[in-house]
Amino acid sequence: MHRYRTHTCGALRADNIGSTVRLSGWCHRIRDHGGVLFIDLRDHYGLTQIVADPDSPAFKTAEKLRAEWVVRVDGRVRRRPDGTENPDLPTGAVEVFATDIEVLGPASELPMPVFGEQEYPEEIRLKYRFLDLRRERLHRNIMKRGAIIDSLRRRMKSQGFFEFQTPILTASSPEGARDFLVPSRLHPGKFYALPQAPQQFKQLIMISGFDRYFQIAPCFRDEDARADRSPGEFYQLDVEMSFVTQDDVFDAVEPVLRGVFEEFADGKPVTPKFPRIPYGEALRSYGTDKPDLRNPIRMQDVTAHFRSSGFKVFASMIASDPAVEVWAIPAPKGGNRAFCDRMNAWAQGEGLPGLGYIFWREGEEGGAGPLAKNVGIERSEAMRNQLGLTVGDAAFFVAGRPKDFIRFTGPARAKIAAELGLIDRDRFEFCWIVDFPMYEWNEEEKKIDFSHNPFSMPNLPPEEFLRLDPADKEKILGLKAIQYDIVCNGVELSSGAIRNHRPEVMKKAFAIAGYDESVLEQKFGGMLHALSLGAPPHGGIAPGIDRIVMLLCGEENLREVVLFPMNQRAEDLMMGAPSEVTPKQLRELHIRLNLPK
RNA sequence: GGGGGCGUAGCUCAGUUGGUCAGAGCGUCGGCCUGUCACGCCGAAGGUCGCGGGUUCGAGCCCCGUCGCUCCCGCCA
Repeated sequence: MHRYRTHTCGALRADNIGSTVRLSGWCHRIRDHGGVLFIDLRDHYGLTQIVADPDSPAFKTAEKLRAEWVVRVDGRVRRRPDGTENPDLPTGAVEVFATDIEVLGPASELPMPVFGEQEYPEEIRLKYRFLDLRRERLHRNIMKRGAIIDSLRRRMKSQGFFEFQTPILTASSPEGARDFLVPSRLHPGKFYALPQAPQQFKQLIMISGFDRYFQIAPCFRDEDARADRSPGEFYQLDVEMSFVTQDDVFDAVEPVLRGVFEEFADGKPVTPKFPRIPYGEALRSYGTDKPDLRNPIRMQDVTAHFRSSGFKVFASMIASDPAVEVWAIPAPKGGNRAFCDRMNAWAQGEGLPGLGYIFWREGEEGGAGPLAKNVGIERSEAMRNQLGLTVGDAAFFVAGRPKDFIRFTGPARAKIAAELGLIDRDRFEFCWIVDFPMYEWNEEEKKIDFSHNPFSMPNLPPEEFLRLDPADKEKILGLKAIQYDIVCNGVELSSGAIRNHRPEVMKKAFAIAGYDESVLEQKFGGMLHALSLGAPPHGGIAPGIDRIVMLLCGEENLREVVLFPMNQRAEDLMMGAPSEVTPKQLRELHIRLNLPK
């Protein structure tokens, strides 16, 4: 007989009745009835009920056991008495009558229980992560994460992608997030940086002629955490392809994501064909570049209805500034004053002067509310028709320059839909966001900046781009990049682009953003050189693994799908990282500390 | 760096207008219990109400400061 077990705790069935078995595991739950005692023995595979009574030589040991002790149990499998089977357990038809119990690993009093669903403070959960990981939910999430990554790999490989490893110790890169630095012992005063993403490496892999790259890539960024952004490190399904257009990237990646979501979504519907929404349209319809398409509300421009209307506040704003627009947020089923007033109060809490509204009730043509009276029946009806609303519905209105109120309309749309219960949570709604602007105006520094990735190809023929006048601000700010995002349920899952593989276009692109050619040479010299020695057109994308797993596990926080996460202040409470190091270590690295007071 | 929320027993929380308000459930420990699976019953231990200061005859409660956790903004090409 094996030293520790003949079966796992999830294995025994009615077929095993009568056989002598050996199990090892944790004492999940102990129910001591005095004369008879039950132990739910748990391992990775499941639970098996162990029974002991005074006839058993193991009884005395069994009485001493406590929660989470690790034990080896020998016994005979027997059918549970009629009426005591547990249909909730795969092993629920049988139990093991213990003849011998050996304590393999006793446990002192637990800082948090494994059994039960009791919520525990994050700090304790992180410090005793191994206990938390024994709990069913986290254990299941982590296993699901592994299965998802397996599935991603399988799907990528079946499309001819090949997995490459890229360096972890590399060079600090300008632009982007703050780097994690690693001091060099051999080169006093110099530092490696951990890669924020293998961006340049994957492009170099294409330039090296490998054609289809992917990697489950660790990425490191020293930025502050969010619920959906781990501090420090996270993983991407990093992808790059040669000789491709945007459509080719979409055709390669969309089936992978759709497939993995369909596989792990537990039957929840997944968008069959991801719609493509231009960045500008996303802002106008949803108030954000990562719209939650489970929310059916789409905003509309209703400026024309308010121009020269009886609602003087909006009419005079429109008259005084051609940039002023009025947007409507339709609120189906929101047609009552209590709801409208509540939303108005919420808006004021958000720092807006207020949220004008019209709502439509039975037998009240032209709608109700102060705004309706002022614009009049005809305009009110025209708006109701444009918005496709009916009796029982409402619409909210914001006026001003879109760039000033846009950061408010996204949350307003989300709030209204949430309050009205318009969001079907049990589905995965994907879309591509395309046509991102190449540049944006930096108001503080009065200059043109890259809007996103400086390596993206501008969506303009090279000859035309090279002829651009850097002073032609309007044209430059109107330029699109061949850059795209994937958004699912309002979560930005990935970002990608067709890369700028033409050195002269790259130089021009950086020049427009105010970077001297010498700066470009200094910062991206290696890359520029590689592009000038025969670079294929190429592009790619990098879906965030942690966020995919989070969505598929139905979790709201990345820490629920990462094995050993850091807390929000980027500390590992279990390992005690970051930690101080010895003076000797510092000396070898030529580092002297200069700590804040 | 900034803002919001939270902080009462090991855990989850209640605590009214500032006046028996030091409480419940779970857990732990002890006792009883031969069919439970959130076992049950009886009992016990366990709290500087995050910390410091202030107002008051009196503070868990009000005020100021501070620390911790969390969510958000900044940041995240």
